[in-house]
Amino acid sequence: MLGTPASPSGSRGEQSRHTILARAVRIASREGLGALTIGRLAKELHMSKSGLFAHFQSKPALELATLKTAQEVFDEAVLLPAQASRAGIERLWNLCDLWLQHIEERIFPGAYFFTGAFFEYADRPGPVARAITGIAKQWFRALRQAVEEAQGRGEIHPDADAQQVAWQLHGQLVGFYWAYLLERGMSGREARKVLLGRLRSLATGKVPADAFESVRAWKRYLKAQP
Amino acid sequence: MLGTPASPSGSRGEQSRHTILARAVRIASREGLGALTIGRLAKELHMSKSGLFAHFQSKPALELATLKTAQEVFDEAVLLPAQASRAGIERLWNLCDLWLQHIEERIFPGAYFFTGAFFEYADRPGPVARAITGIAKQWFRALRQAVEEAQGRGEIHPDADAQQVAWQLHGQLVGFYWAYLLERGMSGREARKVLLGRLRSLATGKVPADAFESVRAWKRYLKAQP
DNA sequence: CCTACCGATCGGTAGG
DNA sequence: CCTACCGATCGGTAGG
Repeated sequence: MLGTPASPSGSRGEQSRHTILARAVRIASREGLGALTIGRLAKELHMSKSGLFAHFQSKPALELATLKTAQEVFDEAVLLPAQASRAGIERLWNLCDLWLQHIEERIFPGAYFFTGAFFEYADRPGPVARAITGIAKQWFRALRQAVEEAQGRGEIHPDADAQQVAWQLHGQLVGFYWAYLLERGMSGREARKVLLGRLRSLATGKVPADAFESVRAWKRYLKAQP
Repeated sequence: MLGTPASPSGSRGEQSRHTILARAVRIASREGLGALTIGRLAKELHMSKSGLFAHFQSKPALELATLKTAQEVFDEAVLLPAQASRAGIERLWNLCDLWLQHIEERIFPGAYFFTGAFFEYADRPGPVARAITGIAKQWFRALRQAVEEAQGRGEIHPDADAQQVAWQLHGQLVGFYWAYLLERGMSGREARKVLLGRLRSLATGKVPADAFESVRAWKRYLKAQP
C-alpha cells in the first residue's frame, strides 16, 4: 500500500522519508502546497534533488505523500482522541474542542492546512484536489456521524437535521479560525461558549452531566501513562 | 494615486490595462495567486512579457493591482448594493444575502477569492498578505457596523455583542461556502433560512415588515433603469 | 543516496 | 508595445 513501509519502520530509508515529509508538511502548511518544490526541499534538508527523487518518483507523488502525512497528524490530534471518548454528544463536543485545540496549539505551523488548501483546490480537477477534498469529507463525516449517534442515544432532539447541524458547527469553527487570524479578535474561550450554547440548545435531558468535560480528562489520562 | 488612471479612462493604455487585470483576476481566482505568472499572462493575452512590464513594474505590483481589481469587483457586487439599502437590520441581511449571491452567481470563477487567499496568506508577512487581510477587514468592518447600526435603531437587542454577532454570521457564510464546495450539500435556500433564523432571534419588535425583502427589490430597480 | 546534465519557465532588463 | 537576452530555478533523467 502506498505510504506503508516495505522495510522495518526503524530503517534508514524510513527515517529519511519521515524527515523529508515532516519538512514538506512544514513548508506547505506555512506557505501553501504551491511553495513546495523539490529544489527548495533539497536545499533545506542539505540533500540533492535526485536524492529526493529516490524517495518520491514525481512531484505529484511528493504532494500526495505530504497531504497524507498532514492527514495523519490531523487524525492523531483530532479524530483519534475524539473516537476514544464516549459516543454521543460528548464525542461531538470533543470533536469541536479538539479542532479548536489543533489551531490553538499550532499543530500545523501555518493557516494553510486544511482550510486554506480546501478553498484553493476544491474547484479544481486532479488527484491533489481529490485528496484534499477527501480529507475534508473524512472530517465532515466524523462530525455528522457524531451528531447522528447523539440523536440515536436520545441526547439530541430527534427532529434536528444532523447534516445541517454538522455544517453549522463547522461553520462556527471556521468562523473562529477566520476571526482568530484576522485580529486575534475571538478567543478560544468565546468560541467554546458559542459552540456549547448551540449544543445545549440541541440537547435533550438525557445528556450525561460530565459530557462537556471529557477532553481534558482524556488528555490527562494520556500524559499519565506513557 | 496608485491604480487611478493618469490618462482618460477610454485611452488605449487604460483599456489594455483593464484587459490584463481581468485576465489576471480570472487566473488567480481559479488557481490561486501562486498560479499568476507574467509568462502565462503574456501567452494567454498574446503579448510579450516586456509588454506587461510596461504596465506593471514588477511581479508584486501586478499581484497588488490584481487584488485591487478583485476588491473592486467584490465592492460592486456586495458592499455597494448593501450600502444603498436602509441602514439597520435590513442592510445587515442584505450584506449576508449579497455575499451568498456573489458565490452563487460565481462572480469570481473560482473558490479562491477571498476565503482561500485569506487562509493562505493570513499568517504571512509582506505587502500582498497585508492587502488580502485588508480586504477581509474591510468586509468585516461593514458587517460589524451594520450590526451596530441595527442596535442603534433598536432593531437588534441592545445586550448582544455586535462583534460576536458579526463573527457568527460570517462563520455561517463561510460554512455555507465550505458545504457548497464539498458536495453541493447545502443550498442557498437552506443557508438563508439559518441566517434569517439567527437574525430573527436577535431582532426586537421594531424591525420593518419588509426588512428581509429588499435585495431582490433593489436588484429589480437596478435592472429597470439602465 | 551522489554528480552532472536536460529543456522549459521564472522574474526581469537593454535597447529600441 | 516589440526582440533579444540574462541568471536562477523548475521538474526530471542518466549513470553510477
